Amino acid sequence: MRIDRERATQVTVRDQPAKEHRRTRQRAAVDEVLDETEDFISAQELHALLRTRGAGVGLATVYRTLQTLADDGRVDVLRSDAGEAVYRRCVREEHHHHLVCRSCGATVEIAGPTVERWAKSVADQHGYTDVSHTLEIFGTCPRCAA
Amino acid sequence: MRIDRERATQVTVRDQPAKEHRRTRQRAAVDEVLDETEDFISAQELHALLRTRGAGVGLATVYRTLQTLADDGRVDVLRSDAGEAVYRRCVREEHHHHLVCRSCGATVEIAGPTVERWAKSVADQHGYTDVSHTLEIFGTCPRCAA
DNA sequence: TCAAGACTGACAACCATTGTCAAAACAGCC
DNA sequence: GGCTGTTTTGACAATGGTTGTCAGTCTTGA
Ligand SMILES: [Zn+2]
Ligand SMILES: [Zn+2]
Ligand SMILES: [Zn+2]
Ligand SMILES: [Zn+2]
Repeated sequence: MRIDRERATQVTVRDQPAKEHRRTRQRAAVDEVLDETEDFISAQELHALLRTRGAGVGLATVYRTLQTLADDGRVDVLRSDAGEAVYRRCVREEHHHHLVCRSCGATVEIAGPTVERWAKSVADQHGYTDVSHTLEIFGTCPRCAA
Repeated sequence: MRIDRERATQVTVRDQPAKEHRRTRQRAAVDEVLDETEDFISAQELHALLRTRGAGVGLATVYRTLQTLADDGRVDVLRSDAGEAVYRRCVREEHHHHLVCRSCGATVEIAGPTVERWAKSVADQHGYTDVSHTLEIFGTCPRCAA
């Protein structure tokens, strides 16, 4: 089994800061949607959205763009219940995790030294090196619980 | 977006203990493989393995069986890099997480009140209820690092 | 302006997973 | 053992997200 290092929310190791990419209309369009969107969105949803706006972008291009953004650490990725990859432009640049509402998708970015330390120490105890981790918390947000 | 509550490693709420299922040759075969297998294995891999052993089981049946086991909390599930679901029979019955070697797949089950408390408190702080979480740690195990 | 190379998009291909449904297997009962 | 209602199975089709293809287009830097 091979674990996905790129797509999972994890400790981002930014060795090569960010390879330059060309600025194109399509990438700008995807970027814009991501900026406006609070919740995680799938490639398919983003593609459909762009379509309705007139600024159509090829589906393959949407996928490629999101992949590039994820590789560069500019968006976070996690998987919906259907195994579909969903993307989100995040406020924090640094490593963080998410507290997501199961019902409406409302997301809070969370971070803290507690878990980071814990994860590190657990890995150390077992002699594991080059460590990363994935962590997401799900629940019902106050609004949906009301 | 809808988050998967069933397939992700999380706080298992075992309300209805375990609905009875019929014992069949196919389920026994799947069970046996899971018992022998240390690492996470995908439905496809398991199916192929059963095939080579002669004790063939339909692919759909393998999927259904693994799904049932996962629903009953008898196997843990996470996703490989390809987004493929991978399964593992775990030693601990209670809630736990995994420390997985990215290279060879060697897995250590981990658990601790620290993260559980932290996750709970974070959720509480933001008013989220009915909380669950997913957490996996990846790294290079001592053997592979050597 | 111009060439080199990156980017795009329509479409096909891929592949894990799920749906279908008649045939077979199971469990409990006589 | 047989009977019977129910569950389970499996071959196959269908679904659906994602990636591959590749000729044509666009960016960029000189
Ligand atoms: Zn984020
Ligand atoms: Zn972290
Ligand atoms: Zn486990
Ligand atoms: Zn936990």
